[in-house]
Amino acid sequence: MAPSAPIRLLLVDDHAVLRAGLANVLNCDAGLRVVAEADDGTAAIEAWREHHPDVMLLDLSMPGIDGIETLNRLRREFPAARVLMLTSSEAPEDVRHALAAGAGGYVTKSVRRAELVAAIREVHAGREVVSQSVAEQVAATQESGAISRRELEVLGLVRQGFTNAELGRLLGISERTAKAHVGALLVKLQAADRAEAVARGFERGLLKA
Amino acid sequence: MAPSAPIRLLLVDDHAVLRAGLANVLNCDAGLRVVAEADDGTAAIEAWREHHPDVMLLDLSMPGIDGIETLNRLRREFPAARVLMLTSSEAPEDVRHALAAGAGGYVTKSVRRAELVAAIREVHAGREVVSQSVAEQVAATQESGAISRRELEVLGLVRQGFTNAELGRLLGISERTAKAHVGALLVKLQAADRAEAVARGFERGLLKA
DNA sequence: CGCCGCATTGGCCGATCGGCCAATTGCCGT
DNA sequence: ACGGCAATTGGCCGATCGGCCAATGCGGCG
Repeated sequence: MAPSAPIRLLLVDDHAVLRAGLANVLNCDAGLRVVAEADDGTAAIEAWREHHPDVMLLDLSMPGIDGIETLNRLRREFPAARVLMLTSSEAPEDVRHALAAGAGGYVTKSVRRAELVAAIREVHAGREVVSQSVAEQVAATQESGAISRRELEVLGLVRQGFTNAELGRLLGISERTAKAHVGALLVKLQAADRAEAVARGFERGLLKA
Repeated sequence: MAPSAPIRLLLVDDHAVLRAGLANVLNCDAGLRVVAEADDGTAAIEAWREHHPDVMLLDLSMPGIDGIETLNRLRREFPAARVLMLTSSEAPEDVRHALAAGAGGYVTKSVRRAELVAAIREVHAGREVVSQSVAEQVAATQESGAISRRELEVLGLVRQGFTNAELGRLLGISERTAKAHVGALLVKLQAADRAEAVARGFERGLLKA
């Protein structure tokens, strides 16, 4: 069932060599056609405006605005845009954010060519695809409860070595409340103390290096 | 000064699409020739045995044995092997380990094609090359003192939420000593408490997600 | 052969942490 | 409109932490 017109693709990744390789590989498939590339979020949105591709392949880590923010802006302007995240991160939080921001799929860069092509077709058809291995991790972590915005804020400060009293001052709340937030973090992240909580934050993708 | 024989390259990276792209880009240069590829450390060493290339382009993050260990094993067998690290990590610790293990150079995947080619030529000629941006970070962190093996071990346990007393038990030392190690970590990592120490560990590449 | 850094241990103490109890306000979704 | 969850705050207490003092071997570098 060869389609009459190939799926038109926009590649977004800050690594030029990867884009080149990807374009090469994908163009070998008659059903796919790379029509544009971009190396950051701003360029990605401009390229979408100009070319109106069928699917965008989008990386998470980019200089300037990151993949999630790029996705948010794109979908504000083009709510129907189909985007497949193609990244090296397997962090559950990255996956959740991407899907929440309207990504049609999420695969890691270690996928084989055939899987990638299949994922592109799925996303183009409007179906959601997530790598098997990635999906498992997401399922494993979400059991333990979602981290609220405030808690994430607190975790970011705990990471910087602030005490509960300092947390309170910085957030304009009492030390008690700060303590409560830290306590909630320990439970949700299944950590014995703030040090382990920070480690879990990095493991889950809540914190970035 | 076109050389009579092109530099023969071995690409090692677990992302097939990146290898394909890299091979494509590099083969466009008449002075370079990709003679083999490998997707993990074991395959990399076998490929070196078989092809005896001039330079290996090696990624850090790989399934099974990682880039550093691959480099160690390769250089035990072929001490004169020239290896250029090509990775996405800018963590100072990764850079230090790679150079200590005998890498001839270290560049990130965001380098432009021309810089990459230049780096390959440098490494082939036996000169050490490190990306400007990466070199700065390495210089910035090594002032604060090197972390000893024992301290790194302790940091790994602190990350898991162990108390000083537990550290002592696990390491077969007294709680006092464990405390001393943690104290040394706080000073060297410029951290106010163990939570910040863990964060610094991730930032520097001492700890991996 | 000294010097230096690492690993080891001790005591003491105030600051901080994490866990226990319970309570009020406000927002979002049903 | 009602229920649930997030955010907020309080008191109390034992456990833990981090910083201060000082001391002993051991191994590598000059």
